[in-house]
Formats: sequence, structure tokens, C-alpha cells
Amino acid sequence: MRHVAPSTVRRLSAYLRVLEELEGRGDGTISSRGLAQRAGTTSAQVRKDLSYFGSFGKRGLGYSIPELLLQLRKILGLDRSWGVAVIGAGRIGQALARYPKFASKGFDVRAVFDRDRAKIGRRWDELEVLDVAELPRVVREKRIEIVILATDPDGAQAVAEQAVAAGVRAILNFAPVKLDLGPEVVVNSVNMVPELESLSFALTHMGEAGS
Amino acid sequence: MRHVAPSTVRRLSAYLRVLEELEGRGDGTISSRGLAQRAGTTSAQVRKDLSYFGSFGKRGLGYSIPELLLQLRKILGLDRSWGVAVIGAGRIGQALARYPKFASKGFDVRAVFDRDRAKIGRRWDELEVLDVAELPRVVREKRIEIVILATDPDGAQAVAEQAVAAGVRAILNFAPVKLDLGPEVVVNSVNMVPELESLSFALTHMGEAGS
DNA sequence: ATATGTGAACATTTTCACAGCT
DNA sequence: AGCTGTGAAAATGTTCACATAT
Repeated sequence: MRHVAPSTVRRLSAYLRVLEELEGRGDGTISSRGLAQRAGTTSAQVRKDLSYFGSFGKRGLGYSIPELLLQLRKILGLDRSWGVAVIGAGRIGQALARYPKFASKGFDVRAVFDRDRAKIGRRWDELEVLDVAELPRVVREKRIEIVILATDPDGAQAVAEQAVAAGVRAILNFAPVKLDLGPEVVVNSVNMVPELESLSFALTHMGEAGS
Repeated sequence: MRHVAPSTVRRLSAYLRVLEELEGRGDGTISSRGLAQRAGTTSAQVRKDLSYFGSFGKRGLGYSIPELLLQLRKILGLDRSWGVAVIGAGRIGQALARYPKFASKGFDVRAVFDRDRAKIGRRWDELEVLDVAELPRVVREKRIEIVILATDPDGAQAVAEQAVAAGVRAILNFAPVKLDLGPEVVVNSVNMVPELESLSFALTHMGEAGS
């Protein structure tokens, strides 16, 4: 396994989703073409993506669904569960902390933090909103490996640094700032406003030669 | 203006954010290098991105901040406001409908819909949760141009088709499904689980030759 | 006959490097 | 001197096409 593009990893997630859905029915096998159609790509792309990690299919037949599920989970590191904390207990933080799909996919939200006294102590289902000052202790005790950052922009960089100092190596950032962290930390950012702005761009330039 | 890559559009948003922040202070001008550093890219990339749309800088000097702001807003279609509706009044829908940054960037959330009787009629600030059956009427009356989809996966495709039938041409999709819509509709999807899965992948393959 | 796995062709995107303006 | 704008080069990502296996 040499260099793998981020776009390949995103597609592996899509393949996994398709296979999970297919698993329910009796279909035991699927072709790269079938997978591609359901995932919104091409058969060549499916085969190339998988080829970075090994050969999982049978020529003339396709891929065994249970076998490929197993392999994809292993490749993506989903053959285990991950300790997750949400920082920021506003509306977005709350929605993410309680998003049921996370737990069911092995992302176990074990703590929520905020710096606002008014929010600290609130309980949502099993979770209690903790003071962000407790972050280092809780990260260690609850084995937090991934942080979902949903604070406002001004606090974000500092609290991200604290999380990293406590041992966190992966951050999913919803705060509208560019985080500056060492190369030992992986950061994925979800930016809502740019997302809408790219729709605005597309609407504005529709029918201008091309698509 | 010929072909523009999606990644270019995303970066234009980033440049816009940087310029908005710089506007507050007295800085009248910025170089491609300065912009690049704050936006997390390279000066050549900044110049190339802008060059698809015109020449906005002055050689030897850089770019006038107010002038480039104006131009970027025009390019992205942000020299106006957009009518937005949120479909799905769950926790994610609520967080998005009430996200203050949308309004301040010209994305005016004018309606929220749900199909659940228990949620219809609830009021959040100025917004009332409407029956999704009212979608066609409200899209027309309130001039909704962009829909933010935050429903559960099963309803998503059907309600997206209804929105398109009512005239919507742009969708920001938070529902975990691949939407199949005509080529006249732009769809941007935000997938939370794949986002975490790509972090899982990165953590799993850390220090395996190459960063 | 069917469908994978993959090197080679192709396409797209990023970076380089420098001519040209201030 | 300083910094933009841009063709050309390099790197990256996608698609083709076919040898190979069932």
C-alpha cells in the first residue's frame, strides 16, 4: 500500500455504506459495476480503489459481500470502536453528540465539553456537559481519540491545542476557522458557509458554457 | 472564464473569509503570499485561482482588499441574498436553521419543514415549523432557491424531488443518502460518518511510510 | 462468458518560473 | 525591487483496455 488519495478514502466509505445495505438481503456477491452504480462512480474506479489495498474479488464472479465488508472495515480502521468527545455544547454540538449514526458505526461519543457555566452540568441521554477544564483528565480516563470541535471560532484554536496536548490525534472541525496544528494531527473540516457559497456560485454561473 | 475546478471555488470562499477579517483593520492591500498564508495555500494557487475570473491585482503592490472583496462576492454570487429553506426539523435541522452565520452571509433561512405532526407548529425565533406538504406553495411564495436537507435517509430522495419540482435548483444535503436528481440541480453533500471514517483511516495508517 | 487487477494513456490540478507592469 | 498574471512543466487522479482467472 503506497500513496492513497483522500478521494479514494471517501469512496471506500461509500462502498462500505452500499455493502452494509446489501448485506441485509441475501445477495452474496456483487460486481465492481454493481457497486459503482450504487455508490455513484465507475467500475474501473472501484477496482482501482480496492487495488491499493489488495485483491479481494474473484475473476468472473465479483466480490463476496461479507468478505469485502470485512476487508473495508479493516482498511478503514472500523474493526474496533473509537472514543470520541464533542467540544462545544451549542446547537451544533448537541446535534452531533446525539447523532445516532455515530454510535452505530463505532464512533462512541463519551464526553461533551463546554466553557459556558450555563451549559455545564446539563444532561442529554447518558451524556453530561463537562467543563472544558476537565478535558485533559477525561481524554485520558475515557480514552478519547477523536475530537469533534463545534465551538465558536474564537475559542477553537486554543481548545484544539489543549486536546492535542492531552493526546488527541484526530479532529473533525465544524468551527469556521483554519486550525493550525502539528503534522501529527489529522484535521477534517466541515464548513457550512463555504458549502452554501459553492451552491451560490453554481447557481450564479449556470448555463455559461459547460454543464 | 472557462472550466473552474470545485476546489478553486472552495478556496475562493476561504479567500473571502480572510479578506472579511482583514477588512476590519486598516490594511488596504494584501499580496497573494499574505492571502495564501492565512488561507492555507500557496501564492501561486491564489493567483491562478483568481486568474480564471480576471486580473484584480496591481503588479508590485498586491490586491486592494475592498476591491478584491467586491470581486469575490460578485464571482461567488454573494452580491445578493438567497432564499433558503431547511427540510427536517430534527436536531441537525434545527441547528442549521438557526445557525447565525447563514443569515449574516446572505443565506436567509425563510422556512423550516417537517413531516412529523409533533414538530409541525413549533416556533424557533422567527421561524415556524411547517408541514412538508406546504413545500410547493412556500417555495414559490418565499422565493426559496436553496434547500438544506436534514431529514432521515428514507424520506430524503422523495422530498428532494418535490423541492426540485417546486423550482429549487440547489441542495445542501446532510441526509446520508446519494441523491439522484437531474443535471439541472446542484447538490453538495455533507456526510458526517464518512468524515469520521476518514479520520479513522488516517489514525489507523499513521506512520506507514509517508507522513 | 464474465469480471477482476493493473500498467499505460489520458485528464485534471497544482506548482514552477519568468516576462511584464508598478 | 516587488508582486502579479500566465504559459509550460510536474504531479496527481481517473479512465482505458486487456491479459488473466473462474
